[in-house]
Amino acid sequence: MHQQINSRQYFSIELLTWYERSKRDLPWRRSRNPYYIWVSEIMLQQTRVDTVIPYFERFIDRFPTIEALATAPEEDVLKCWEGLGYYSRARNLQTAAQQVVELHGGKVPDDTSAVAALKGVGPYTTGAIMSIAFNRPEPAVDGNVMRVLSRYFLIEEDIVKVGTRKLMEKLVVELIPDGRASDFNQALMELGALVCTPKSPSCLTCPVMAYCAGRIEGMEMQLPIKSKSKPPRPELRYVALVEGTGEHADKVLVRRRPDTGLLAKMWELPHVLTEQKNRNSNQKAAEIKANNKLSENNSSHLMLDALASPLDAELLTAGFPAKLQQHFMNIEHIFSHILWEMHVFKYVEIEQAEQVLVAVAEQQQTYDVNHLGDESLEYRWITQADMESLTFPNVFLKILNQYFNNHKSI
DNA sequence: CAACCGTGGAT
DNA sequence: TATCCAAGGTT
Repeated sequence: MHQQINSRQYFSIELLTWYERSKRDLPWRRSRNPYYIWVSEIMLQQTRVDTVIPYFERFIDRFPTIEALATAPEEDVLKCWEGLGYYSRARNLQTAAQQVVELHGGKVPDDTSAVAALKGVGPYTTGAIMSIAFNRPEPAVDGNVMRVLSRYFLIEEDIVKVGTRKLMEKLVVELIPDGRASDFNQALMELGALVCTPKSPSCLTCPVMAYCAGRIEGMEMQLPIKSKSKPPRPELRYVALVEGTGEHADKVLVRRRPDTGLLAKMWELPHVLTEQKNRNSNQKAAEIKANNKLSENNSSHLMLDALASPLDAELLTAGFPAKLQQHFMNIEHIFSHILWEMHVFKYVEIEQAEQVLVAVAEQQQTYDVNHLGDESLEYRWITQADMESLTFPNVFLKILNQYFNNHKSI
């Protein structure tokens, strides 16, 4: 009669009740097709729901089945992922689809070890697929879950540490009500996304506020404990927007990035990394000011050359001699760990290449060969229409669209 | 472990 | 403007 209310049972029951009432209508929740669940979970890695939705719809439309994805050209898959970021997810997903076709008859296996063995599927995604698609009582601990649990149970472990995630996984397994793994795991994440948010959580509308230890102790704003990450390192890069002439009229020179590393296999504008030691804000401001001034006055070719000459050398070395015309734009792009400060210069292709070949040798002596570009990269002249079949990272899309839509005729 | 791997929204 | 960080995984 006076049996003590179990804080854990209360949590699970109230959370499930709330979820039934409050869950969002999301495209991947309209079925239990394991393939749909899988695709959505890969896309949702480090990516917001609102961003994913249109990509998910397009992707399923374009690759309706695992078989279709497995047999599609890799470029098509990458193109479908254009703008979403973390592009290795797309290539891993297709590789995993091929795994599923070869090893599991084209169906996502209802087997934790087999799912965990798929490319691009880690501990979280394994649990998400097993629980959401197959209702197996596996933990799916992501950032939302760690935030919710760290607050409700007042866990002060650093959520960046792997051990903390494993601790939470054990806890989740104990919390999952019998036969309710799918809804419970989604409810946990849904609460983190809608109520128990990182900043200013909506505790007053939270279904489990009454026994939330973090809230009771007034610690909800301090939790979860998370060590800070390093700021991205700045890199100054000079970018060439080379306008074709003659048979390359109305075209721009692009190249494809190497098969591995940052933005692997994607297309880009030619560019070079420049040395920038001890660049303080004053130097930076002065340089930008100089560039802006030059863009208004094309007669100062000496200074333009001084600024962009490593880029001239890069183009020469690649076999595309071009004449610097004007400063085009500056743009800043932040990756997870790198900050690209890009100075874009417009060039015009020099048709009489023979006349310039002599200069190549001189240029190569002027600049350290090690700093010149990879000569094995594939270069191509493209029109704006060609962009539909090539995949560009967003930073270069912005520059190219600016050029083709606003400045091409200048 | 810690570094690498994109992008954009929110505050 | 600066910082965080979102349904993480791989090396």
